[in-house]
Amino acid sequence: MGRNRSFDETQVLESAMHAFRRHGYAGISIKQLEEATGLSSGSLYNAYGDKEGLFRAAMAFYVDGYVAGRIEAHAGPVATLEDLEQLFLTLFREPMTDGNGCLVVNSTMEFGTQGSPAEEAMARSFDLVTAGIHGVLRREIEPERSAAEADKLLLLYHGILVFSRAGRFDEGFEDAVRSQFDILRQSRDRFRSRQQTTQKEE
Amino acid sequence: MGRNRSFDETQVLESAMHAFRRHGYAGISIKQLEEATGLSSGSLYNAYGDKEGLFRAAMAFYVDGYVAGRIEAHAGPVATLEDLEQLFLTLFREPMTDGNGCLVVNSTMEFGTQGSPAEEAMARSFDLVTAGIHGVLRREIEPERSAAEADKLLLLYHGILVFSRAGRFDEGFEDAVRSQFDILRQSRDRFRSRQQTTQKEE
DNA sequence: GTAATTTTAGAATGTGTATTTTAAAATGAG
DNA sequence: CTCATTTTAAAATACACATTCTAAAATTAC
Repeated sequence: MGRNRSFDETQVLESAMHAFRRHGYAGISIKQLEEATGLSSGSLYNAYGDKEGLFRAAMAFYVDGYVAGRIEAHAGPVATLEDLEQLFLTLFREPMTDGNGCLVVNSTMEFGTQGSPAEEAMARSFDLVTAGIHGVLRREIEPERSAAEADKLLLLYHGILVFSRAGRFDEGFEDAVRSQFDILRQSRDRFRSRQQTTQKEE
Repeated sequence: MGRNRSFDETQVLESAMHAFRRHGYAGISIKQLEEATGLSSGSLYNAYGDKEGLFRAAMAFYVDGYVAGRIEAHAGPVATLEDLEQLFLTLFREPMTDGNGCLVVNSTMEFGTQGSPAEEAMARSFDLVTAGIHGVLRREIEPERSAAEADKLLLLYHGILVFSRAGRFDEGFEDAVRSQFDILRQSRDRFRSRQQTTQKEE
C-alpha cells in the first residue's frame, strides 16, 4: 500500500492556518503556501485537492483546535462568569495579539454571506461561541436579562477581534471588559439573594 | 486643454466602493470593476493610476461620505445618548443590511496592521467613530465611567458590523443595543441629579 | 525480494491577472 | 477653424496564478 506521508499533517495545517490568518484566502498564493508549509505544490495538491481544500482543512483545524477548545475551557456547561471573563481576557494575551486576528472572523469578513468555502466552519464556530456565552449567562443572571446581556457580550467579543486585527489595542478595552463583568457579577448577586428569599418563603 | 471626463465620477466611485465592499480588494478583478463601474480598464487606469489607486479613492469616498456623515449626524459635538443610539440602530436598517458590511471594517480585516493601501482611510475612520462615541459619553455620564462605557459601545458597534457581514442578524442584537442605552440613560439620570445636588450645596 | 501503490519535487500548462500600448474620437482654448 | 491635449476603447503584453503532468524515490503488503 505505497509509502506513508512524510510530513507532519498537524504542523502543515498549523502553518497554513497562520498563513491564511495573515493574508486571507484570496490574498495568498500557492507559492506562499509552499513556503509557509514547507511542502511542494505537488504534495499540497495530492493531500488536499486544491487551494480551497487546504483552506477548508485549515479552517476545520482552527475551529476544532482553537475555538472549540477555548469555549470548552471557559464557557462549558459548568462555567461561571469568572471563567467567561477569562475567555475575553485571553484575547488580550499571546497568541491572540500577533495582529493576525481570528481565522473565522477574518474569513467571515472576506467572504460574507454568499457561498463561501468557509461556510460550515464559520457557522460551527459562531454557534459554539454563541451557545457558550448564552449558556453561562442563562445560569448566572436573571432570566429576563440573560439573553440581552449575552448578546452584548457576543458583540463585545467580536468587536475586540476587529480591533485586534486592526492593531488598535487601546488599554481601555481590557478595562471595558472587566467593568462589564463587574456589572454582571452585581447582577448575579442580586439574582442569587432574590432566589434565596423566594426559597425561604416556600 | 483636451476633452472633459464623460463619466460621473461620483457614480463610478460609488459603484467601485460597493464592489470592493462585496468582494474585497484581492477578491475582485479589473474586469469585474469594469463591469461594476461601466468604465473600460483604459479609462480606469487613466483616471486612478492602478487598482490600488481606485481602491484608495473608493475608500476615501466611503469615509468622507458615509462614515463622516453618520458620525456628524449622530455623534457630533452636541449629540445626546438618544442620537448615539440612533447611530447604532441604523446598522440594523437599509442600506447597512445588504450583507456587504462596512468597507472600512472589511478592509481592516483583509489587510490587518501591515502596510495596507487602506491605512490612512482606516485610521481616519476609526478615529472619527472613536472620538464621536467618547465625546457623547464624556458629556452625558459620570467622568469616572465614561471612558469604559464608551469603549464598550465602540466594541459593540464593531461587533454588530461583524455579524452584519456574517448575515447572522439575531433580532436580539437590537434589544441588546436598546438595553445598553437604557442602562446608560439611568447612569445619566443619576449623574444629573448628583450634579444638581452639588450645585445646591455651593 | 518483488510488486503495487503512494508520495514527492519539479517542470509544464493554460488561464486569468494587472497593466501598457495603440490609435482614433472628442473637445476645450486661442 | 485649428491645434493641442485628453479621453476612450480595444488590442497587446507580460507575468503570476492555480493546477496538472511526469518520472523518480520511497515504502508498505505479501
